[in-house]
Amino acid sequence: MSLKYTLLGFLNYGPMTGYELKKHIDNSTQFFWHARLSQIYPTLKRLDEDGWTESEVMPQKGKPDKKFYAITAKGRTALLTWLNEFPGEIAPNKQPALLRIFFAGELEKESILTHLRYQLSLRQTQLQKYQTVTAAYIENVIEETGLEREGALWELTRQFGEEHERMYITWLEQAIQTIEEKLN
Amino acid sequence: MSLKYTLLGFLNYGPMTGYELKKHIDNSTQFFWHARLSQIYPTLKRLDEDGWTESEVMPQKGKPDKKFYAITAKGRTALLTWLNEFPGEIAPNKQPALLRIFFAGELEKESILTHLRYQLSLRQTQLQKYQTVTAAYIENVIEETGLEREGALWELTRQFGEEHERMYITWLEQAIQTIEEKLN
DNA sequence: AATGTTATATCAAATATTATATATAAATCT
DNA sequence: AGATTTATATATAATATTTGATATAACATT
Repeated sequence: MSLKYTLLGFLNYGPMTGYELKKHIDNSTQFFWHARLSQIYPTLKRLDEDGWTESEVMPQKGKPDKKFYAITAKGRTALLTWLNEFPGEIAPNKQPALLRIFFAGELEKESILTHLRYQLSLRQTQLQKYQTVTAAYIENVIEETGLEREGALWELTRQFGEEHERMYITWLEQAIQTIEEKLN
Repeated sequence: MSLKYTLLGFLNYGPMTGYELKKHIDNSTQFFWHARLSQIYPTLKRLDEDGWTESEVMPQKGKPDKKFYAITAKGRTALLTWLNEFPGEIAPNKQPALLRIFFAGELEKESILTHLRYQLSLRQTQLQKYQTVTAAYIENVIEETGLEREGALWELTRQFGEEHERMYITWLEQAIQTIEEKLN
């Protein structure tokens, strides 16, 4: 599974705690790879066991101690190996929203339309987010870290998100029209 | 989870075995909801336990007995309830291919390009499939079953697949160009 | 003053998913 | 004739993921 590599990927930029990793995920890879803290912490433990990371505890007062994870040479090799793999097939992908539409024959026309219009609003919100929050975040991190090369790639994935939402919106609009006109 | 509802959705068209359900999934919902037989069989068992289906064994010679599952009134209600739900948020979605690109900064330019070109070929193949095999399959089922209304919805999800691949291809082409021109 | 949020991590339980092995015989391909 | 695929289902183990509870104190908000 790829959570290990997601974490390694971030740790490759520098040592971090699980909590910080969660923040990074939420700000960037979230839309193509997300995870809860309750999954991140055990996975970090396994990274340590594999020798892909080494961790160091920093005592704190008032809060639980921080635990910084740092990538090892072995970890960097593992990351590289993964990056170089060619997945033989398109990864399957689950979209409950499409599933509902697929089986929506049991619903009345107006009900289907209400659902589609609601989906449309969700997607419009998401598009905005990619264009504002996500775009600003990436620019910011590039400025702060100077990772221009990496930043170009982050920006490409953000653009994917944007194009994905545009496509989704167009499709929903057409679907709404089709159903209004052709469904009984 | 939605596998229960996927199975219910198909069983709502008529009684079927797990094996047949798998075929239907592979031919239609696969790209937004897939499952292995090893997941389908236990899930069917749970549908029975929930009283959402009832099953009947049909003895066979030479092959394992068939077990037909039929949706119950209770099951139909559960399906309807699910269809009427409004998911408060966009379902998160995992795309290892984008994850690799996000972290590809460690690779050399040519290596990144090779990966993107490979992705492009996978997506082109997939687009073709939606346009030929999937389109033909849907038409066929509509003809055989006369489910015109349902068919219109199936066709919409197929079109989603098509548009999705088009978008993906365009994005990959642009990404390749950007990297060729701007990445060191 | 009371409540909520942020920061930080652990653990247990429940659910979902994948991988793999087993069984049998007809039908189809080489 | 021999090998593979198709049809059909079960079972076990291993992984992955989600949910929810627990702990503590600073800081922010109402």
